[in-house]
Amino acid sequence: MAVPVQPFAGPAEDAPVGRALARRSGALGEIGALSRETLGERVTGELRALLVAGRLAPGEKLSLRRVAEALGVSMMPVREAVSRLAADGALEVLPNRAVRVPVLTLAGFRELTRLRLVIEGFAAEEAATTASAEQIERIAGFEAAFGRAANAEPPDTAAGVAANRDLHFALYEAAGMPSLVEMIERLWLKAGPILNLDMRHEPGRLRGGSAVQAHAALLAALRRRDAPAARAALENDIRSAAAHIESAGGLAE
Amino acid sequence: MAVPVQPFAGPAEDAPVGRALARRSGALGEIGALSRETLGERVTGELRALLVAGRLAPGEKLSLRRVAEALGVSMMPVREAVSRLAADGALEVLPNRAVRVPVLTLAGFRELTRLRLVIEGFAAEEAATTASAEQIERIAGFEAAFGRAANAEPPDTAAGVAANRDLHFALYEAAGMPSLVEMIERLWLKAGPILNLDMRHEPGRLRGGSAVQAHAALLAALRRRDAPAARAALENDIRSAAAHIESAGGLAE
DNA sequence: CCAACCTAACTGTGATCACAGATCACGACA
DNA sequence: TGTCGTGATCTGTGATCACAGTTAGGTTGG
Repeated sequence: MAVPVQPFAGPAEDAPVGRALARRSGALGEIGALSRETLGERVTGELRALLVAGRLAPGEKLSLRRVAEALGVSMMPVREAVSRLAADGALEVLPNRAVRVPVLTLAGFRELTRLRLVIEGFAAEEAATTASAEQIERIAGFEAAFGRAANAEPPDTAAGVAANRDLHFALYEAAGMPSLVEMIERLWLKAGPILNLDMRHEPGRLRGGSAVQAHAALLAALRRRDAPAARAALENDIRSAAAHIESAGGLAE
Repeated sequence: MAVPVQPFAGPAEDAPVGRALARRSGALGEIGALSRETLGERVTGELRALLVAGRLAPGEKLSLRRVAEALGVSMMPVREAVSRLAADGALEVLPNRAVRVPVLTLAGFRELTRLRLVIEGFAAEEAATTASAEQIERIAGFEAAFGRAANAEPPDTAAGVAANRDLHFALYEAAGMPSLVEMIERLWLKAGPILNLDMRHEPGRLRGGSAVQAHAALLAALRRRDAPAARAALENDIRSAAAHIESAGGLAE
């Protein structure tokens, strides 16, 4: 199975720890709330990150005990994490009760793509009309980062994946609809493995080219507050990425 | 807390047990696969049913031990069920780590309604173009059942809720997109508590009236294969229900 | 009479153990 | 040589226990 995970690599505190608690007397105002993250939640986050980054290949089987050992925790938190991820389709429990990363069929991938067009397209429209100037600049920052990663020699795929994700979700969050962002996250979690597994193998040049173009059009539309154009640009981005994945093969059935 | 649940009331076998295994020699062709449902899955289904039926009020706190005792199982399967339901927002774990049914704010309800319009509207369009004649007749059957429940004296709210759910999901399944149905189920799970809690208190006449009308228009559109009309009818249904909920109050903040 | 404390019951979380089912490899029989 | 039975090993599932944190209720001190 080979889970390439250190026991909680990276800073465990991703939550805003130093959140200001308004005025307090003495030094009490300076201490932040302790991190009250459950072990199960940390394991969930760890597995989720591995999934969207494409580090876990579709069809790969997971063993609760192995994951638990790799992460240095008991089996219990892993069970909870797997339950959650299986609940929203990021993992899959076979009738044999074995746990694995779902393999996407061609039909399933196309369905997912259509849903992404509908939902993320709606989010783009919404964001175009409601985004603040700061939010648009934030998106522009990620677009620049993506361009740098794509045009580097050789292309920096890891940075590109990260910038692409940040850009898209900055856009979706600008729509101001938390449940919508949640839904899109679920879609990405399902599509993540093939999407980024592919980008990892590929130089990413092709995708980079059309993606850079689509991102530029998206940003221009946002600045013009042009909702239909924003939707069209995002749809182009999704469609070109999907076409590339399909042509690259790697989908079952 | 008062969980009004019998230990697994109703038939546990909702899965197609007698699925034919094609030709087999002797009597082996007649035996079906045994039901291999996990306790955790059964508890999940039980809680899910309580939620969509509005039997668990928003804000109500759940205790793992109490639920476990009420269902006659250990705490373990309940933990798994709550993990899953909390993962897709059907339940909520407070920072105190207490578990409760989420209370929907007015803003949250409106966001949910907008998402329903986008997603279920898309499903209706899709179903209008791809539904088979049998599927349309199936929907018609539920529409008739809904009409009977709504026009009965007094209105049979329980049957109405069930027929309404069956009708909608028969429509969504006719679109032939499993992930789409899954997404809509999640939306209903979130909106279910207020939606049906309200219908339980209310005679349901008002809602019944406009709903019957919308359902009839929907069915006519399906028979004409008129996708935009189907979408419009469904949107009317959702909008009128939402307006009724909002006017009835019961939403936080 | 009100506030503060303090205890007791209860909460979810995590670990550990027990168990049935699945999987795979090896070996025996046809 | 091919196939079936058999064993060990590993799987997820469920139960039980231990523990820290919260909450509610009663009591004490002001």
